[in-house]
Amino acid sequence: MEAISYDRPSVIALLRKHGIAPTHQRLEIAQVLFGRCHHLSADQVLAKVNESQAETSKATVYNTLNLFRDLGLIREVIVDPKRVLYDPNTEPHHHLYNVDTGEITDIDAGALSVSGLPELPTGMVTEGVDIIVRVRASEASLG
Amino acid sequence: MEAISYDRPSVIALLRKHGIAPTHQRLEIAQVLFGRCHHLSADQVLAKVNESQAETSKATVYNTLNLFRDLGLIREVIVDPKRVLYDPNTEPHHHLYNVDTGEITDIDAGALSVSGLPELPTGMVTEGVDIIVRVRASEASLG
DNA sequence: GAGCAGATTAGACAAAGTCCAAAGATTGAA
DNA sequence: TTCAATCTTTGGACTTTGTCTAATCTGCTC
Repeated sequence: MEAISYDRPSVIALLRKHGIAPTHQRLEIAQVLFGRCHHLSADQVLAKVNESQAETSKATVYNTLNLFRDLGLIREVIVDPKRVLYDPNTEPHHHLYNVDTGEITDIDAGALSVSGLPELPTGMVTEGVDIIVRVRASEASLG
Repeated sequence: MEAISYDRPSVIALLRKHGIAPTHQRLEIAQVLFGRCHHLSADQVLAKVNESQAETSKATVYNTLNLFRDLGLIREVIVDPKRVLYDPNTEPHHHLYNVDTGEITDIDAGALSVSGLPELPTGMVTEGVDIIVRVRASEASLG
C-alpha cells in the first residue's frame, strides 16, 4: 500500500510518474481531490477549484477526472443516480450511502468478506466488486 | 415469496391491491416490465410500450416507474452512470455488470453471504445491501 | 524565437430526467 | 346515466450532467 502525499511536489511527482504533464489546472484539481476525504462530484470539484478565482473550465475538470480515473489515481463511485462521484481513496473499500442526505462513508474492505459468488462465465474476469450499504435514519430516531 | 403473474387480470389486481388505478398506460408499462426478465431503462420502456402504436408519453413512463418503485413492485439498479435501470425482480439478489457491453445478470442472494459489515451509527437502519460484480472479457478471450 | 505536440477553453450539443398547467379519464353517488 | 370530484396523462419547456469540437494557448526542444 502506497500513501499519497498531498503537497504540491508529491503531486507533481505522481503525475510525472504516470507520464502526464503536471499543468496548473491538474495540480489544482488534484489538490481539491486529495486534500479532503470527501467524495466529490465533477461540479463540486469545478466549484472548489474556482472558489477564489477562475482557474479551470468545466471541460478541463471532466478531462482531468477521467484521466485520473484511467490512471487509477481516483475511483468512480456510482451510487447516486444523479451524478458520478469521485473518490480519492483507491484502497480496496466499499461504501455506506445515506439515501436521505446523499452522504457517503467508506467501509474498509479488510474486515469484510463475501462468499458464495457464482462462477464467472468462461472468458470473463472480475474487474471489481462494489458493495453499497444503503442506510437511512430509523423511524424511531426521527421522533 | 410471492410469484407475480403477468397476465392482465393479475396485474390489475396487483395495482388495485396497492391502491392505484389500473389505467391503460400503467398496465402497458407493467406488462413491458414484468413480461421479460431484462433490466430496462426508462427510454427502453417508453420505446417498447409505443412499439406498435403510440400509447404513453415520456412523462407517464417516468411517473409510473417511480410509482412502481415506491410501491416496491420494481427495483432501481444504479450501475450504469448514464441511466437508471429498472428490475422487475424484487427478490433479494445482486448484479453482475459487464462493463464493456452494459449487460446485467442477476446473482441470487441466497447463495451469497457478506460478513464483517461495520456497526451502523446509532439511529440508522439498513435499507439494503447492493453488491455489484463488475466483469469484462479477459485479455485471453479477446484473441 | 520557430515549430510542434499536447492542454485548455467556450460554447454548442446530447441525453436523462423533472415540472407544469391544461386536457382527459375514472369513479362513486344519485 | 349523468355529474362532479379526483386522479392521470400529456406536450413541451426546462434542468442537469456530461461530451465534443475547433480554436487558442502553453511549454518544450532545437
